[in-house]
Amino acid sequence: MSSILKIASWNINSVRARIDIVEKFLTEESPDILCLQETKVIDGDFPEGVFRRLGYNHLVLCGQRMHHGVAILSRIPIREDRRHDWQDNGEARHVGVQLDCGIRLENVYVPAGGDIPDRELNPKFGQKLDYIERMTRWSEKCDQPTLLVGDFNVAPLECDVWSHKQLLNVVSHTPIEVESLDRLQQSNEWVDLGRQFHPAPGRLYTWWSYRAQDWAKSDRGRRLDHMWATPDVAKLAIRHDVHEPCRGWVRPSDHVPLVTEFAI
Amino acid sequence: MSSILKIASWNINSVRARIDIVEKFLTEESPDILCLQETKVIDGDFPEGVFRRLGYNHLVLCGQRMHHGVAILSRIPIREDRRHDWQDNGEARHVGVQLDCGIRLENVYVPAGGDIPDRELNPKFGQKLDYIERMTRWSEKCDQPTLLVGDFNVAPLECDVWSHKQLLNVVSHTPIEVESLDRLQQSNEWVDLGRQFHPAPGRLYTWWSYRAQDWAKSDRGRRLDHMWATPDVAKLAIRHDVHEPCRGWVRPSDHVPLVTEFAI
DNA sequence: GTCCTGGACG
DNA sequence: CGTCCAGGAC
Repeated sequence: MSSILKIASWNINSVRARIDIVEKFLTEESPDILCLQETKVIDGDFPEGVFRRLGYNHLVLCGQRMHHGVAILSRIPIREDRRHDWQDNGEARHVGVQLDCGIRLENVYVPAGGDIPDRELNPKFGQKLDYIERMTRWSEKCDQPTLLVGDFNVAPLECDVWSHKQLLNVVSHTPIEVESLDRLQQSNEWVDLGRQFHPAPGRLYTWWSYRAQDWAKSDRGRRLDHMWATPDVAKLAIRHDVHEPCRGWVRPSDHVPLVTEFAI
Repeated sequence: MSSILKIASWNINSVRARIDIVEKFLTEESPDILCLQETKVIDGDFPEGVFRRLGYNHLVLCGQRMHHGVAILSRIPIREDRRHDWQDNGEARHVGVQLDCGIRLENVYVPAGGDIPDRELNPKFGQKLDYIERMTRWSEKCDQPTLLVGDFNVAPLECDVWSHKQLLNVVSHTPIEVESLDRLQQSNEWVDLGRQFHPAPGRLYTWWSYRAQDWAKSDRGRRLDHMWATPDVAKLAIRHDVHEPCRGWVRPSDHVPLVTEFAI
């Protein structure tokens, strides 16, 4: 006999500003585990009550003031594994936990990388590339069944953006970033669950800028958020969805949630 | 045959932040004219549409960036009379209009006066006193039926504050401010409508600090807002109320509206 | 407490 | 467009 494990990931762009739609999402979708990125809150101010009331009694918080911040909220037991600081600058961008079923869950928020895709002109771009390279060194040594989720801030495929041509020199879709992310993916045979369930060249976006007049009409989206699984874990996946309607909710995040179900 | 003229005054602490409760108040109370203080918006950004939709098609705006700002919104014709700048520093603190019934309506926002009740240590305190003295020079020459409303930032009577003793040295209730306001009142036989309809020593407050845990429970209020009428106009007043429940509305102003009805 | 602004970041 | 903060005012 097997059971279903449902895991969601969402760059929430401030968990406090978004608390109502997080509650709506959890109520409607009821994942066993929710991974958040960009919580933008120190652990002491995290709105724990809302999550506990909905049954998410296992909280692993990794926040900081102002920017970044990740968290894993779970209805099932999770054991904190570790927090990687791949930039070694104290930024709260990763937390990993161990599930009782033997799967490791890694939640990451890759740096956005600034506006200019040039290491010299824009140090943040170099830091982003360095971050992915250091993740790759870590990934090479991963030897357990693992699900790696989060905001990778890279849209690797042509069909991951609204216009491959117009975004070739825009941070998140430049060849140098895509190559870096490809090396990360190959370093541990990571299976891209998004494209396993919604194959290229199909349109698949997880982010739409706030700056668009009408995000749905112009549909200038990018697939910046991902769920990657080691092959053993990928085999268990039975469903994977991008919850696009969340982008149209009141006071939305610019990212939408990803959800995968596993038969374990 | 006579008709009723209903005039309201409210320090709104940002008309944009408070637009929902202003609409609620106008819908419930339906005054003919609403005088606002602390609109905190330049005229170009004033939310005119909401007022026009509710029938307030006569707008006299006197706003500035950031602070202060007054406005008169009316369902009946108003002719702008003048804007006094009693500090001569460009701050938007007064606007006066003429009504067809012969009454002049003067809407004023007296400076708060800073924290320390000392002309030397705190220049703002001196500016507040100077402001009231200059109003007094103006008031002495007023020779028309007039209603003077607004946030005077002074609670003159002992029963206008939650503790006369504890506020004797607190700006808004110091003897020097009260004496200055008394001189203003005596300069044109102004009738204090608040106390005409709700006589001392009865409790009457129009403002409760945001800083209180529970404004209603501690009830540390002050009567900072007033409606004063020349005797001819005061005789027409048939009702005057302080709308205390507005302080408990969602995202409230720290002041509540005053409403007077006149039989004209 | 709650507002405004202006800057950083996305 | 929208988050967070700091600083000033009340």
